[in-house]
Amino acid sequence: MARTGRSRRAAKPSRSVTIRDVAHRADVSTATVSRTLAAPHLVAEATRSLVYTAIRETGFTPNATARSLRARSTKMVLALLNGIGNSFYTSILNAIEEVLFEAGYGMIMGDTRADPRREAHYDELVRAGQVDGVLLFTGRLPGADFAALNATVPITLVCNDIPDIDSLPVVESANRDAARRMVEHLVGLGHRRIAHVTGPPHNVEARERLGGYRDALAAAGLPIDDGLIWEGAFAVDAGVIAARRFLAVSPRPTALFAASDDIAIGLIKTIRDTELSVPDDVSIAGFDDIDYAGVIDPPLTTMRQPRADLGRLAAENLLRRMAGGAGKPSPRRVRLSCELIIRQSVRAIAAAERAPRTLRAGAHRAGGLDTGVRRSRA
Amino acid sequence: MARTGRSRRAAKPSRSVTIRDVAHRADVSTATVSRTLAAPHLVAEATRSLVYTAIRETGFTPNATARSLRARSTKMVLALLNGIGNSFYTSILNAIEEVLFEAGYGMIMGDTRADPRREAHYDELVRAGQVDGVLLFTGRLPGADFAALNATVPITLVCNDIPDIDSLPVVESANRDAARRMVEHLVGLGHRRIAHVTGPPHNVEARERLGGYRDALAAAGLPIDDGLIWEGAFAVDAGVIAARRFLAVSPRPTALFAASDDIAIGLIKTIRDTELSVPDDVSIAGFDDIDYAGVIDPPLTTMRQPRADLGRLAAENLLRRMAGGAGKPSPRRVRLSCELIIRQSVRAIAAAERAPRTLRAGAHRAGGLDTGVRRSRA
DNA sequence: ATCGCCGGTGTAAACGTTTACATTCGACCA
DNA sequence: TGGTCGAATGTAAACGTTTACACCGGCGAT
Repeated sequence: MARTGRSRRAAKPSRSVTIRDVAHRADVSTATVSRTLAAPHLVAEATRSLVYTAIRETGFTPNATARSLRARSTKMVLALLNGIGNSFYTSILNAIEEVLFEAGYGMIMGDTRADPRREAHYDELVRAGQVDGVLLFTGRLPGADFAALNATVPITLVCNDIPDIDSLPVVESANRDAARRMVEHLVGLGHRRIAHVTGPPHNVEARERLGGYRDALAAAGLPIDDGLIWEGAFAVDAGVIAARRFLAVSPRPTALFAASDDIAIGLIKTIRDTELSVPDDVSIAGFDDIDYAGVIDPPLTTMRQPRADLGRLAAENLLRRMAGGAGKPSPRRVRLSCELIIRQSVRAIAAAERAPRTLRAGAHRAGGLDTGVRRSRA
Repeated sequence: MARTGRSRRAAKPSRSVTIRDVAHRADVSTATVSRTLAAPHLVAEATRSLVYTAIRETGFTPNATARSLRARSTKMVLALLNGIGNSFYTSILNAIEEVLFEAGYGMIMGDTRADPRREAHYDELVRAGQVDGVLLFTGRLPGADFAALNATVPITLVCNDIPDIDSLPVVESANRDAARRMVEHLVGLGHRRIAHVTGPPHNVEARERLGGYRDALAAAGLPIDDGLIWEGAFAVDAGVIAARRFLAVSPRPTALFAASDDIAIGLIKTIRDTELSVPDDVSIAGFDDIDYAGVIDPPLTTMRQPRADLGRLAAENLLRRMAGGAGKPSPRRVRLSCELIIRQSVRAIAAAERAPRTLRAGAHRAGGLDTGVRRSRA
């Protein structure tokens, strides 16, 4: 049923109801209405209820734009990502949203897609005062003088770092340490020839992971073969490309350490399209522990980043700085440690010589119930 | 290096540079500056370059809030979801962002999480004029008088429908038809006892899929057993719960049709934790074709929703209506058909009697190269 | 020479709030 | 009884744009 007989083409639906309409109806001044909303204790009981009725009757909602203009604050923060679809982000964003929402802030999500036009667009959006703060995941925001921007609007870096900028707070995983531990794990299982598929070459986090890989090899007294360090990116495609390289090289590594789960997925998928088996012929380790890491075939052994914590801490850091530096000063750099998640994509080399196969498999399955899959209420 | 000697506690960093500063510097009026930006052809060549220099020298960026207030338009649209992390959304959102960006609109993403407080929050955000349009994925926005809201700000429904509201445009998949075809596919492979795990009971799309399931069974002359219709939700957990039910029932269905890929993943994971095999002991079909559908074990046979198209059409629809009804009127309801993606989670029943195993498997693998995995550039 | 027109510019009024300051009025105290 | 204070309210000036309108020359047409 078309309940309103309104004419088509909605001829500028009159004018929206303003604070003046309410004031008029309640027979008070606009100041009183405003105060009733913002500081009720300053308004007499009787007047207050008069105003409330007028508000209800007119269906008034304060205009956010006008309010922002006058208050010089939009109560919005920008979360700037590279690839909304990247499943690594999701639980971080959830945690962030949670914290921001409780603090009365909204969140604008922007996706730069590594596209200069978009980067410029969001840069302008920030300069135009459309947000009170920025959470930056992208590792760069060209065209922006960060120092200048950060003087106007607080910026916090999440899970990425920007070289040559030392004035911005960072919340991230202990990438180097985590990568080292993963490679140590592989070495501990008897692997000696371990390749590494890196993230994007200029990404600081990716470089840290590469550093950890080197650390572990060095510590184990193994040679570091540059021919086994394959440049990639945080995407499934990069894994596909690296897999071709793996298939071509000889002798083949017995284990592949991927700088992200998406890379690992690309590796597994492509290698399995041949007659080779994962993990029987080659072990593959990921990084991140994305939601689907536990349900792919085989379930992925990986480093779990504490994503919820990363998000929460980043949001809290930003909130504190938007509030104006009161309270305890935030640390410049927060580094959280990761957790090794053992599933089935990694296997001990020469298993028969080291331990009974079944026993070992049983041990690996210990964490089996934890599928790593996103939980959500019905 | 702390390059600015600015005192700590950033004492309200002076005042931001306004159009007046620029006007003063270029020795023209604010109107001229504004015109230079918005309609350069109205300004004399010489004046124009004067203004440009002044803008460059001052580093002026027009304040978006003031602009919005005056122009009565924020150039922003709200995408309201239920669960940012839901991987079904990603490519839809990408397509939407693409279209909106080209049209000069920004996107605010809101996640209601089926939480009334959040729903109310976003409702208020819309009423407060913070956005020029809304793309609604959530199926409901309580506390809002949709008709009234839609009179102020255009709303377009994406991949969901709201009962009893007939005034809002909808862009969705042909759910009923797609579900019917999937079940026909199962029937065609010899399955006679097919269970269905539904989405949330009040979700219109989920109900349509249930309808398609019934249609197919009826058309095939098979009985519809309400004991094989299991209420679920669009989440992995729902699959886990349904799997327990599957394991308890007797005789067991030979095929399970899940209303979403996430459900199917929960089913597979749980069933495989027993001694049963998918697809040897039971076939499992999904719906959506999310990014990871091709890499889970086994790769999921599913109905691919044309997600990019859905997003694009929804955004275009909204854009058209925000522009003010000029041009061709939009259809009230767009329904796109889905594509059956055959992978390996579904197998013909009594395969030995119907065709040589290897041949059949080969046929299934035809689409194998298409992993359905998100591609992205490095 | 007068008129009209047009390109180029300035003046000032919006847009819808919040809030500093002024005002009013009664109560309380000296 | 005059003065002071505080509670309750109103007045009006911001916030930083855009834009309707007015204005001013100069130039072509009459």
